[in-house]
Amino acid sequence: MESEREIQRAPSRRSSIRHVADAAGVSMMTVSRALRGIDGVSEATRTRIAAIARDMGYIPNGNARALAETNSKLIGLSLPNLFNDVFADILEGMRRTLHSAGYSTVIDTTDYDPARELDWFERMTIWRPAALVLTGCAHAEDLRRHLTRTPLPVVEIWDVTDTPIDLCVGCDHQAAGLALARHVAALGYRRPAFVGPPEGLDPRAEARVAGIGQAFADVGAQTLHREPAKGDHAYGVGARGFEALPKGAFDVVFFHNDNTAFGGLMAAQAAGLDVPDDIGIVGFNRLDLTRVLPRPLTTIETPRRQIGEIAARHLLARLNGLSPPPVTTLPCTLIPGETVRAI
Amino acid sequence: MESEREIQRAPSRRSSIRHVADAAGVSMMTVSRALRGIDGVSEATRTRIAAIARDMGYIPNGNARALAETNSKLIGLSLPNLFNDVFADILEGMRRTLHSAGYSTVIDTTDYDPARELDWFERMTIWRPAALVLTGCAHAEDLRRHLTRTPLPVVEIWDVTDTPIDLCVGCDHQAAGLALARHVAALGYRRPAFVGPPEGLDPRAEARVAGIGQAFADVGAQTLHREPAKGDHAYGVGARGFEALPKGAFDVVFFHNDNTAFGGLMAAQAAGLDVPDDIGIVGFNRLDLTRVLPRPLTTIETPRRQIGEIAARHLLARLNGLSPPPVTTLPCTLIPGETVRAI
DNA sequence: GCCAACCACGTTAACGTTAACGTATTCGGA
DNA sequence: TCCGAATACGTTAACGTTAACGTGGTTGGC
Repeated sequence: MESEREIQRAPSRRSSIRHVADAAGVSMMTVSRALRGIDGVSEATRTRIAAIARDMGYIPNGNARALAETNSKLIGLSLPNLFNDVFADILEGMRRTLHSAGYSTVIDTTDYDPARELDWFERMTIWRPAALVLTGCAHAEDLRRHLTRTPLPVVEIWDVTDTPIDLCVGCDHQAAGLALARHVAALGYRRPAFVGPPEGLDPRAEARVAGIGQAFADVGAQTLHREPAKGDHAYGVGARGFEALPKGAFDVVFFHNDNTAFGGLMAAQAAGLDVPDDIGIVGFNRLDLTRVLPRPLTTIETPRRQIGEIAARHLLARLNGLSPPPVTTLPCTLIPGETVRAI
Repeated sequence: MESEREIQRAPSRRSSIRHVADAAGVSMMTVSRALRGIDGVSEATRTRIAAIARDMGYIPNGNARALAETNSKLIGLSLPNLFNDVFADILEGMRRTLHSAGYSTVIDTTDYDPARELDWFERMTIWRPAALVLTGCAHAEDLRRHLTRTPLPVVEIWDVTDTPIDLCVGCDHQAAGLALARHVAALGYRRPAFVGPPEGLDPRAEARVAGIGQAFADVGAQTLHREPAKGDHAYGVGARGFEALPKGAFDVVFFHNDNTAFGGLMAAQAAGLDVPDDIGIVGFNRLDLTRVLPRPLTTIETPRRQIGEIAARHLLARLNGLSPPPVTTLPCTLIPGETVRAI
């Protein structure tokens, strides 16, 4: 006796192209052509078939289509995580554009782990995607070899590099760090610190630190101190990192991003320090959070949405047999803010 | 003459199960069984085939497999957006669990638009996914009809309902609003307002408002005022919404979530109001942001990660022919905070 | 009035995999 | 010594679609 709790759901009403063809009294090929909007079908037949297909609830089988066409309309996307507005912005920019061209995105996250990125590649390739998109330009050697060999279009986003695998759309984080820090150094700050992820975790941190360090080296300031911090969330990383800094040793603290900077801001406030009178605080990215702060955060705006859109456009061009520029570097915009001041 | 800029990438080294079979001197079926770990192959043959497949760089074709098995290892996931830690948390909870069972997730966003959710369904079904997961329990009538008829497992997450389509895992937002507001009302507050999305956009807002309103009605307080607010980002919504409230008309303001509440907090501060001395501020969800505020935000913690994990586990059970409970309601935890006080 | 071109469709053979069923070989037991 | 069962494979026929290549009928030009 069957369990009473066994849930019986409606049986599949499978309808293939053949069923539609039989109902319409034409061949399968005519249905295929009609539904895909391909030449060789009279307008009358096309509308008749479309109506029949709709009535029958026909849904094309993407797997069969991908098999016959030898690749699918899926695009694999690898991001470090989704707990960051940066990646949500980039993703949204890409998704819209790709979507309107009939592609679907399959996302996976790596948590900045190169091994997981390689794993992603292997699992994604199974679906014979139309293209692969990945974050940053630093990859495990194995993965890089695979990506170089694959016939698929590959897009690296967010970072830029001189040696792209295929296409690359991003911004120059070192140049952004440099521009941001030059602005701060010009105000008179000379004892800088950086709070962010430990070395080797996020390649963007390395680039930003390099840029910031250079700006201060150029004016003969104290060497940039790097304070590594870890934690469950960016806010805590910023707060803990700030608290770990030796008191009074620095006149300005750069943070890896705006969330971290906000954590630092709260820690400074808790320590009874005035920003910017006692210490300067500088973020990165210009996230929405910074737009409601009573004292606007000094930061630099990264064109995330635009990176996503342009990456998607270049990718579509590539899929259509064109040759978009291999590397596209988008400019960042300095937001002076009020968490640093002339000293 | 071909364009110099034409990028030539490595040609496809297509290797199918047949190539592996030929190289190993066995039939395709043996390779298929060996690689999938299915009985009927000797251990010696299995390791030999595995080695050959690896050397040849063989990658199984998921589309062909899905076609032969009549459904794929993809799971379609519909979320309102990704600019919200809530959905990132839920997604991360599900992803890990599904992933380790060999499933990949295909995400799409709807921006709270029922029409886009229907569109998602139609585009997703093309891939013959193993299951569908969608946010909330309110859907367009068309979509609901489709979902009821489909033989696929369907999971509704985040909200709960008495009439699930199939499975449902979430928390009771009305009960959470009630618990949260009872705590606030018990402190003596009697003139409440709510700032959040306009009516009809986010069903969770309706539920929370209902709960909050009831708590105050129960103590004979002033009727809950609802202030609709829109904007590019949650922080701005909160700030603009707070500013739009008639001055002095309310003693406590509930916000739709913590991001919005933070915007309101900043607006209150900008208006020279002390929180909680001049006005109470209450959030929802307990996002990470609230963990670094100098004065902890009064809010209620929603078990997002857990919802994702349990939803994934129930879904896997369902896919394995078991019958997990149709509806699972997870409890929320009141965080008293310090942005309200006894008055 | 003939032929070329074109239009609107049809046929055939993949695409790569797996479910279902078939078949040698070995082995233990009566 | 023979048989049934288990083991380790192999064969066949889908799964649903599309690319490539037909084919019959109409049209237009000279």
